[in-house]
Amino acid sequence: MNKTYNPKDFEQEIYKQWEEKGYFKPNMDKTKPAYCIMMPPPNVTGKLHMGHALDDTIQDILIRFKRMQGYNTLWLPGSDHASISTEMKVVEKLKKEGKTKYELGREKYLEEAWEWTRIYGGTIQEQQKQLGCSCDWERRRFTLDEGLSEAVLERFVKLYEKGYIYKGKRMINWCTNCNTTISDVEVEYHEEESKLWHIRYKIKDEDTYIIVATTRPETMLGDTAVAVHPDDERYKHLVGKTCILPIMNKEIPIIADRFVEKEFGTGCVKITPAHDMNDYQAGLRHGLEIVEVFDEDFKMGDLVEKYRGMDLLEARKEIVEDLRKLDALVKEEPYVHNVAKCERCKTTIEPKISNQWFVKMEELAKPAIEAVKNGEIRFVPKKYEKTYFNWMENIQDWCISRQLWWGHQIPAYTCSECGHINVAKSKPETCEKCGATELIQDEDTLDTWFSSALWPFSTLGWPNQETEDFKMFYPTNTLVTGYDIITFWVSRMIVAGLECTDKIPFKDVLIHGMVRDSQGRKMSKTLGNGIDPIEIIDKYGADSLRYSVISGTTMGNDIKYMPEKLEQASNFANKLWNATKFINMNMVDKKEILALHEKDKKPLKIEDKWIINKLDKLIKEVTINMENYDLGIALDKIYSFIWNEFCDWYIEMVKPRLYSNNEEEKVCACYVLNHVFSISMKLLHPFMPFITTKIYQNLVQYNDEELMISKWPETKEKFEFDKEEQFIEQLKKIIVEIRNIRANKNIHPSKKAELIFVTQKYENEIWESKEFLLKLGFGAKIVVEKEKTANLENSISIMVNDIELYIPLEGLINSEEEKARQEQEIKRLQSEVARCEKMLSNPGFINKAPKEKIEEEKEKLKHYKEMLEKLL
RNA sequence: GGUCGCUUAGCUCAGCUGGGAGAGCAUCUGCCUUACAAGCAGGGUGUCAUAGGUUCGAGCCCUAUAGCGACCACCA
Repeated sequence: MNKTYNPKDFEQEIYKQWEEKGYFKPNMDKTKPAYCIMMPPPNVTGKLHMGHALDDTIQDILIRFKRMQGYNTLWLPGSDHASISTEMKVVEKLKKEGKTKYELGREKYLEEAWEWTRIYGGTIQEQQKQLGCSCDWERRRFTLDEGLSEAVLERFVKLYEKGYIYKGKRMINWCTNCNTTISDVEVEYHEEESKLWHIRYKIKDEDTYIIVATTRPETMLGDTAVAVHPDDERYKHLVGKTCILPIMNKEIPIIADRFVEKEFGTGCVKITPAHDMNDYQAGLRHGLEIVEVFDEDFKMGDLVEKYRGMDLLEARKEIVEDLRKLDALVKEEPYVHNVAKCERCKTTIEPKISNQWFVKMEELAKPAIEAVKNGEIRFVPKKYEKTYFNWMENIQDWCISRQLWWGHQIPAYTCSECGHINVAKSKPETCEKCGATELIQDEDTLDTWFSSALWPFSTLGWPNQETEDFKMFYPTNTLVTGYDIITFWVSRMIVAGLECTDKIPFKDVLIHGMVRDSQGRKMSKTLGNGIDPIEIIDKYGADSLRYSVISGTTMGNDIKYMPEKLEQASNFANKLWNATKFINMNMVDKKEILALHEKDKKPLKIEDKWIINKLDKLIKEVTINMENYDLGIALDKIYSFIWNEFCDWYIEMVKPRLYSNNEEEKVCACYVLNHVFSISMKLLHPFMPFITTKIYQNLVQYNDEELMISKWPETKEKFEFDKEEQFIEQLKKIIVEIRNIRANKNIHPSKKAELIFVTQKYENEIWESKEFLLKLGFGAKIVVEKEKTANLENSISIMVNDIELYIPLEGLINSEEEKARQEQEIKRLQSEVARCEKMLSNPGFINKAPKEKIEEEKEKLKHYKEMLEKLL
């Protein structure tokens, strides 16, 4: 081991060893329970960001924990073809070369796209390796690979046959930049400042007007009605009449519909069924004509010659001007409203009526809702079930066709003769309806999420349900992902899992929050506030990065990322490093450790028993915490055990033994140091796999096992050394008190004093603790008395439960100060006694509180009273 | 508009099913004590957002209010 901690010296090397030894692969031992996590597939061209670092760290912790517990563990990695974002990048690249995808043609284009993914697709895997991810790379899958594509076809055809997939003309979201439909979840809304224009429509054959308010005057050319609320007294008399659409000079009806808000604007809405979701619905209800204002490219269509080919915003200006000229514009007021934007490229989304493929969701959602309701699938934390239900119970049909080429092409073949749509896994020879042979496959591809929805089982061989992997690992155990993706992905996997396999895809859904910058903002490229995990690994090491995203965090809550945490993490790593150095410096011959290990009766001293007892309790607590996914809590407990108990106390306590000539005591101290620290490394390993491995290799192991595949420490139900633990805890308090007093009085460490204990109970224990008491208590000599003697009157007194300590420090203490200190202590004890007595004299407490609690308080009262008595 | 969450030390956050307020960082004091100055020892700091309620007992449960945030829906 090098003198100083430098993660770069060993992290990569250790990862290579693990991989070469095949530790990432499941053991496929049928006698062991299986535990499987499917890694959420990152975009194939993606780079590791802090969100991945968090997500992957959590999964790696769980997998390593379960692996050590003896499970047959599989963590399966992979990547997603990410249709829209990859296509955008490839198109962009072609553009730079002066080409378009249409010029290239589908086949050539796809070659380009594959080439692109080959070049950029490996980055994230390499980065995940740097992070320490112990996933089985040999089982790595890609959503566009052969097996997964087969799964997609299988599912599409099945759903079609069952009637859950249909093609139809619906109003969908159209991104004018990506040139494709997108699903509802891919739309996000941004506030934008705009205007609300009030336009006057003349009532036919009357000299009155009706005024509508709109944010999109350019769509008015396609108005086919004006709607008011049926209960709106202001307009009741107009319902059924006809008004004249300005510019178009077209007669349109005035209708009544409940969707109109009386309070908004003028209470009258223009209805443009072709360009607005609500208007479309209203149009359907009232059988209105649909008039499209825009052409295919979202320029003005040919309704009015003057505007034809105009850009929409340009046309808006013109039309407003023309309305003004016609005296039809009543007013324009500033207005802030939400505008639909494409999640990928932030372009404004246009609602458009289009012939697309949809999945009918309502029926399919029912068993998926039930699986969570009945507890088969559990969300952690539970609050996210609400997000899930909220979404699932209001689910809309899912538009799955995309006007893209990169993806799974829809297996639908239209007959050129009769127009019948044949849906089949491969191109049929003939049309199933008319027998014609000329069939043309649908140009569109499927939404990326259609294939990711199958991820938990398509990766295991489905639709073949007889593969060894499928039988062993499905249903998987834990899905780890962020809350932002519950609707996109989690819900669709549950639906698909139940539909395709009749089983839930996973048992637990572990939801974590988003990693934000130190000011709480989302990390984004445009803000430039992103933190690159790879830079962190370069500077601090992967262990520190992992520590920093887990320590002090709670599942489901956002993490404001504080780079300061990395300092804490690497300080901790450094502490571990130095503790190892210390142990090794003092280590006896390995044979002696092994020999002692074999012995049933070990010559453990009281402080050994104390630390072993604490360790056993730690093992139990940490195991429970990890099983409950309380990773932050588990890590912080391990941290404080190692630093505050093991390093600060135990190492200091055993130093006298290590430096003594008593060989037996020295060997025993080394044994316990080695034992406790080795087990601490086991507990810490899932969180900080590299440094723990490095350290473990430098400690004495009984069977030369490798930490990563070693056994998780056994949890005990009963703790052997509770009494010893309790005693040492008291001594620790006494020592702290001694330090405290000496610090206050500025007594130099070299000035030693006699330590006179007065106790009837703990004489043996104090003698057993003699060596470290002298060292840590700045003692010159230890004396144990059964009764307090008169000559102790002028000493400093310290009292902790039933141990009294007197330190004669003549000349160094000011008797008045000491008196004041004692009086303060008396006051404190009196108020404690009063508190206990008040509690115990409360009949409500005595009658209703649990017995243990009452006993506890009685015990405390007894102690305080005794101490108080002695002081007085 | 609907849903959910957050508000605890100067900062970032823990606090399990109600039973004496915690960590890290920062700050102050004293220490180069042969693992570690990236360290050791000691200290200070809180009306647990506000107001009610339930309870023997509330940071934790209930109700309302305020501020902040997220998600869903979208109203022209």
